[in-house]
Amino acid sequence: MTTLKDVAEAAGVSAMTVSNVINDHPHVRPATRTRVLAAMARLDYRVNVAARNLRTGRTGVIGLAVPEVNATYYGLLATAIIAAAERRGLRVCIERTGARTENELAALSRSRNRLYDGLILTTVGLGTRDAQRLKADLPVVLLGERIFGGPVDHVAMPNVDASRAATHHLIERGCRRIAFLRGTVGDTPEDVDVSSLRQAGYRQALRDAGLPLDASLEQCLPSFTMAAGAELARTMAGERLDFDGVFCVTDTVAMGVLRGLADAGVRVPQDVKVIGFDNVDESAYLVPSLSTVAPDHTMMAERAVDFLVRRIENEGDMAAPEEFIAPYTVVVRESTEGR
Amino acid sequence: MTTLKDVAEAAGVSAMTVSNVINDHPHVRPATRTRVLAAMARLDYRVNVAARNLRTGRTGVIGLAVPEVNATYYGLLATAIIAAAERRGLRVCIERTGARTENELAALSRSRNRLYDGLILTTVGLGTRDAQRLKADLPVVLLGERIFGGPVDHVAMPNVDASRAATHHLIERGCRRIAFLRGTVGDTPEDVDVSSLRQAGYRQALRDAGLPLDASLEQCLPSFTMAAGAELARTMAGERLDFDGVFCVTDTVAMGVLRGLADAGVRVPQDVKVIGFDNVDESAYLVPSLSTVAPDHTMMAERAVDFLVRRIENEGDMAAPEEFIAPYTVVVRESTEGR
DNA sequence: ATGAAAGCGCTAACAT
DNA sequence: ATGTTAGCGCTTTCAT
Repeated sequence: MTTLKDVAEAAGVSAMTVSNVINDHPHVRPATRTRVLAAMARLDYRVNVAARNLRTGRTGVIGLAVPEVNATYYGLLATAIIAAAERRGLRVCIERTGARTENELAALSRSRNRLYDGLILTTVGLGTRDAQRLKADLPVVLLGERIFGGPVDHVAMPNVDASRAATHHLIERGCRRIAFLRGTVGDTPEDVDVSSLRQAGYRQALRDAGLPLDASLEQCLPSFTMAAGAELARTMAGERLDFDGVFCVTDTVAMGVLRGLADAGVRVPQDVKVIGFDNVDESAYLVPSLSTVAPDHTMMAERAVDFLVRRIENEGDMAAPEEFIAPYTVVVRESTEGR
Repeated sequence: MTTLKDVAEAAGVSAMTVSNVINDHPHVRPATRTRVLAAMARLDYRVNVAARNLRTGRTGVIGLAVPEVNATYYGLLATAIIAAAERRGLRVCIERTGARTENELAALSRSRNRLYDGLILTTVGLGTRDAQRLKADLPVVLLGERIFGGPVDHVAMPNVDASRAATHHLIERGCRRIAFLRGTVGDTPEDVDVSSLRQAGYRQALRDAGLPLDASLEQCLPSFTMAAGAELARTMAGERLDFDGVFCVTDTVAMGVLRGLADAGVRVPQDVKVIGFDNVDESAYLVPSLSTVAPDHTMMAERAVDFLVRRIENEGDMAAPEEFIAPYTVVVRESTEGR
């Protein structure tokens, strides 16, 4: 393995000069620089990031901890974050937490091992009561809906507004008995999550339209998976629950619902209209294609990386944590066609 | 930041003893161990991986470089690899290459920066002519179909056999004019890739059944995306190409094809039967659900990690590179129903 | 413009 | 069973 010292010897200079060349310091004579660069190329030299990090405390790598790596939504998000980080000269390492609180905390503390300059944490397990534990000694940006007003910068979706818009869209298209498929909703107001926030938007839209809230239309999923969506849709149809629209907490769930309704012989959009949330790539290609709410993922990623870079670069500066809520659009496709 | 030295002082022992406790060395008196562990907990100590790595050359982290992180197939694979690595006490960092040759090489050389103990590289850009460049000075396992007989351990899919089986399945179900949708196929025999290998299987099956090869039935995709699949399917239907079955190079392409055929008013499976390759999670939930070939991803992941761990642990040992081809099954669903 | 010295936090090798 | 010494590869500081 070639070290900086080897290069220095080969180029007939000191290690310091090589270091200065590598880090683009001024005050290196062009001739010297050329000689050093040649030696580096000849010896196929690569900096040892561990050694550099030991001195500088920087690795040029940020971590991205997500619940799942085979969930299409997180793939979408990760791609946007990688692109945003790349523009700022940073690498991204993705790690999986399995949506478990302990792993989310582990991701935090392991990142402190200084393999990362900062961490973007997508949390689904941690809640408001864990907010203080986010105060790690490395920069952290929170991506998600579980903790608001926490001690770190935070990027979130426009859950309530977008859900109201999605539900409103179904109402506009003539739906009167709209089901909402969601995860469990906590009892206390501090327990925020995608389900409770999107439920609030759903209820607002119904209220705004003068439609009654019907508890039987709010159905609970064991997980945000296609399997759970399909199963629940089949059950709802089998029990002859009267509904003409479905707002699903995520597109993945909606994909399952489309399948489940097909199994039950329910036609979409003629009998029941369906709308999801996320606008994952697949949604446009389903048959019928899936209407959905599209948060601006690119902007979310940009802001998350911006927040992180700012904290990384101004280490001491304890500016108050910021919050960013992304804009959204309603994407109308076949699953809510007709009226 | 708490260092090992701080812990040593707090516990009234030397740094070495703390190190021995951390690394579970024998010859530490239980009482001492307890005292050290208490000090570690009290001071909230974390090892500095960079420093440890600088000494030992190990990080406990392996890299996984994939073309895309929002491709459902790689998500599936990554999940399996993370699970396999976890069982062996290793962390996994996922990086995106964007399917570009230069980035795949960059992933290799960056990993040499010693952030990783080894790298699992899923290559689609590198070819046989680049095989020698894989001989990095860190352990590498190749996952993919582009290079066979290269200088490193290699895990691949049963492309030819599985494709023959998929095509055979369509024939069994009564198809006689079976289209094959694939990427570009190289001119020289060294240019292997998923398209050329799966094409070989497709042709074998037709030959075995005594069906003619028809060049017009082998169609080329600009990329392995839903968009490309949908577009091509619409074109084929629009040009009144006569076909009653489609074998798609991946499930993702097949998803697009299902959509494109629906756009063209072609019914699946009544008018045309469709089969894919990969068995991604979505395939079971499409309408119609997608028949496909399912390589054993779990086994692929296990072997890839096994290969890598073996190389990491026996650094000097230059055993000949091994190759592992995963087994597969044909999963029959609605898209090839009836006859 | 270049170099020498020191040390980041840790552990292998060798004492004791 | 525990401690001492030395050094991994790099950069910060200060000198020349």
